[in-house]
Amino acid sequence: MSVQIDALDRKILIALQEDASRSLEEIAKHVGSSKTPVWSRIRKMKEAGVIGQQTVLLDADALGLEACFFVLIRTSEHEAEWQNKFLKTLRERAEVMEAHRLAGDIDYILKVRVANARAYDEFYQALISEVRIYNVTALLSMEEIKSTPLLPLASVPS
Amino acid sequence: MSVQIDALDRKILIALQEDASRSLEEIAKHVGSSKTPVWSRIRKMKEAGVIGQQTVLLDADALGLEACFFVLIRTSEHEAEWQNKFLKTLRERAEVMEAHRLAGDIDYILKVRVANARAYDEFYQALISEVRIYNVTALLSMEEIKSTPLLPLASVPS
DNA sequence: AGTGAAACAGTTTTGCT
DNA sequence: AGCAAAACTGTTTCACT
Repeated sequence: MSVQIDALDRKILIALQEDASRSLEEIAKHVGSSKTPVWSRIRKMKEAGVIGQQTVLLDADALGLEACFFVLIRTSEHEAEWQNKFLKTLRERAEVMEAHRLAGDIDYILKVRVANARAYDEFYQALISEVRIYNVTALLSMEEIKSTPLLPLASVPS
Repeated sequence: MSVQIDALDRKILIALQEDASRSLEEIAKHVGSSKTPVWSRIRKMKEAGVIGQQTVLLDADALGLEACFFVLIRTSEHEAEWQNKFLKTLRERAEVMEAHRLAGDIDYILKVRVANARAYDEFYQALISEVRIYNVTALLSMEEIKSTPLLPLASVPS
């Protein structure tokens, strides 16, 4: 399952992340190789799951999703059943763009994208009605300084 | 600059977010239209900046980026010059995948992706040597429950 | 503004080195 | 493995409705 990624693979991944609409030929030239080897490496990395979904980044504000909250959650419950229900809810809710289980006294952090504060409150009410939560702090984003799905591949020496 | 997005546009955006590798014909069929209108709507939304970068999602763990931190920052400085330098640093650093200015007593939140705790510490040392920061709390992610750049478009009624 | 076809470009396969 | 050509699929443009 785990592929060994070499320097050329990494160059290809960097190029694809930057702009997945470029042609094979352009990418090959950019990474200093040619079509066939680049093509077979991309295919292998897709099969191995290193390369996942191909997508386009959209302008959230232009689409009316103008509010972004980071939600810090503490819970007193740690049974498997509670956790399964909680995780299922997070995965199902499209407003939840990030959800992480944390080390330390805060148990979970979420990033939630919604149209406005009212829509956040609806999400929040739905969440706490589904699972018992001990303490919630919502941090409202005033300004998105940066938001990118692009991994910092240049900083991995390997 | 701002385009009016109608129901068909939104369907196209949802389809593109889900899988930008599909052919125009597949997308047209999926949204109940045909090639030319879908093509011209996509072109217009690209020109308007509603549709941005086309990219591929990669597996961070497989690429050796195994650590993810959320960083809560309080600062005592609020002059323009300090802020410009701070924002510039965040935008330049590829490890910083999210950076938001917040309302409330925490001033900023960052999401930082790095290879390991040592790499995080290097980032942290570099950050505080460049700009004065009053208080920093780093939350370590133990488990990425969800992480998606896909906007919850279905939940915007407009 | 949508349809259908023509022209063009890119991807994917294959056989050769 | 890498290269070059062939076959195929998808994109982009255009004339017509």
